[in-house]
Amino acid sequence: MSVQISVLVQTPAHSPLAEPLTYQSELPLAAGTLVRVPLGQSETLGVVWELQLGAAADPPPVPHKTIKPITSVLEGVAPLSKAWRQMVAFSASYYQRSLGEVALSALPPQLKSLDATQMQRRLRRKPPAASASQDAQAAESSPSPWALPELTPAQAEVLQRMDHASEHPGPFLLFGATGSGKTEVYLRAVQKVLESDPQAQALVMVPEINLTPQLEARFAHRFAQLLGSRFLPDTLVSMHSGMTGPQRLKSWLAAHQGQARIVLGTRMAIFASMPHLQLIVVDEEHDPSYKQQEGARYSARDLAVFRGRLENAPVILGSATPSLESWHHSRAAAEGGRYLRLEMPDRVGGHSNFPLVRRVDMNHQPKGAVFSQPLLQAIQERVARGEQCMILLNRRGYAPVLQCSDCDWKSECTHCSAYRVFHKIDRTLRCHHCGFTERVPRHCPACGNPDIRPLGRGTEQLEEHLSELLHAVARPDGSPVRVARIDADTTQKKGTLESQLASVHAGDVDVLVGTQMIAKGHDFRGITLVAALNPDGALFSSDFRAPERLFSLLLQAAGRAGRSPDLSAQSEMWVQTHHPQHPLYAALKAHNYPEFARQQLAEREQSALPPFSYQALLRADARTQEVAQGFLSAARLAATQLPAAEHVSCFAAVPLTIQRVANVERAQMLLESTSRTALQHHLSQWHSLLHALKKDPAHKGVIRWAVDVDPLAI
DNA sequence: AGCACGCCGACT
DNA sequence: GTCGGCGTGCTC
Repeated sequence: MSVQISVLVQTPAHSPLAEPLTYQSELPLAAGTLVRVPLGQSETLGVVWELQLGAAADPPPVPHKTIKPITSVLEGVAPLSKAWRQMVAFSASYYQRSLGEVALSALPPQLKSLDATQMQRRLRRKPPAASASQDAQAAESSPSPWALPELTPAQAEVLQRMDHASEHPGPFLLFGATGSGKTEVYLRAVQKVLESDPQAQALVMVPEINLTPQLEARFAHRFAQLLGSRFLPDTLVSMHSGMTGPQRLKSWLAAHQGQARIVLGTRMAIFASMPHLQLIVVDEEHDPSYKQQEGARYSARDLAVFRGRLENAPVILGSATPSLESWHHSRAAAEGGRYLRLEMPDRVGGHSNFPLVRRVDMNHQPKGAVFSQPLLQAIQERVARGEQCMILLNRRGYAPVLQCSDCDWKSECTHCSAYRVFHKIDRTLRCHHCGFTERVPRHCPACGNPDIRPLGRGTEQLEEHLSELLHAVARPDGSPVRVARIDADTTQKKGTLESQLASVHAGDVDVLVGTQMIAKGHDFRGITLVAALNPDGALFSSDFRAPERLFSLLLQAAGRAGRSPDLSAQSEMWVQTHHPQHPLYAALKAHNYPEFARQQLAEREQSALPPFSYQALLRADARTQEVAQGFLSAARLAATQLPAAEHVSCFAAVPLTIQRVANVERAQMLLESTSRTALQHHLSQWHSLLHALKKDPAHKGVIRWAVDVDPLAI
């Protein structure tokens, strides 16, 4: 006597197999059980799913052919919890993807490739012995008295308010200035949860892989001290895409089986199976990296809020420049706010003096100047005093485009609607969108003119230029100035970022040039001057979130300066601009995020933009732009038939900013509604229509389409 | 998505 | 004569 069970397998969003598949099993299996099942010619991992209740409750969906039996059950791995399954179900439905795709991509890839016996072998491995932890040994063998760092009054108050928030268990928005000690608050909150329950688990998320090692070190250090011999190698685990398959499986199992008390990771960690989850921390919650940009385009921050509510676990969202969505949600409860805003305005150590923000009016500088005179002079003075400077320019390479001086040839990419960037270091032209790389031609490919020139400048040129400008300047010990550059080009090899950062810390570098990747999270003690050379672009961008990102970047960058107490008084943030009176810079100068947020939210409300409305994008990739837009227009027409159509506005299809990438034409269409529910209903009903449209011979050239719910860039 | 089957060019 | 290109089609 066998029973029929529903099983999720990895199926892409648009496969006709969007629903759970039916298999037979000798024994009934609990929902959440991991199984191996035959699928087509091969075998794959599946997750047992509950039979849908409600409408079609009676028989399971009748498959057309014979129902195959499952191959095996992954013995020894407990079924995934109901809360986990609910989160997967919510994600799939909210972000318009199949259950199978979401569930299976939320599991470590290695789990799919191990068969039952391999799994058994892995599980039989001895759990690590109690003495295996070096940190714990160190803590025990040297019982030197240590004390937790003393909390600032602001930290103490924040923690106390979280404790007494049983009447407001909703998410907390920890609005803390850079250097105000948010990490210490996270550490204490985690500590409290772990101490209150010997099984409790906490999830701590950071936006980027780069930021995990330092946070991991800090958590390991603290909890090795606190837990002593109870701190095992599996007590603290990481989860991010930079880990190898076996590492990820190991971390996942530790979390799933409950040995891991703290899980630290990037956005993917939101799907970690944690049976005793009792706290979620989302650090730098405003960071766009929390939004997945392919597959199921989920926001790990938004899912964290959902998961916290589901599992009754408090959620802490921390940032010095919160997303305007979170800021809006944390308005007073009387005005409809659902998050509790907790503020830590001052830097640790009592010195609340933030770097002085200086705006240089570039209208009064020679046209086309890279460095204004006063900025250059300030850099020279600091270097001569032995202090460090950091220069931000968000363009890598030597020059963004090469141009022929005779004809109008420019270094366009043949596969994309973009220019290829000149990299002087290896004399190549590289497309930053599709990767197409060629040697720089000796002559203009169009007219043969040997005089082709770089136009504009990137970090590579800046590094070169600055070395020349500072040539005559000596450091206090008489040695020459050292300029270094950190960007995606210099950090390609694993570990190079760390070693480059280390040389900055060691004081081997006087002036650091780089893209925004140096503005995040790194604590450079000796830097007293940070400069943004040309940030104006974001002020008048067509992307309504550009100012938000700029403000965040500049404030974070400013936070890099003056971290060392003895240098903080003279630290400065320079902004070269043609619009010195712009309110964004005024708010920056005043270090006044709330004022900036007020301005922005007023504008957003005026234009009915998020968070005052909800958006989704329909994207289409095709061989030609006409086909892509044709598909979208047909989709738009089809949508007008839907019942929720009157509550959802649908804009015309437009090409993406970079219209063509790797010979694929891209277009998109924006949907907007003041009701999230209406938009959701609309999207889910639209889905099957889109499916049918794609099959229509009229839209033959369409390569793929995808829905992006709550898109970050439009 | 995998992984088949299925028809046309350069190799042992 | 095979190996193999990726163009449609199916998977409980």
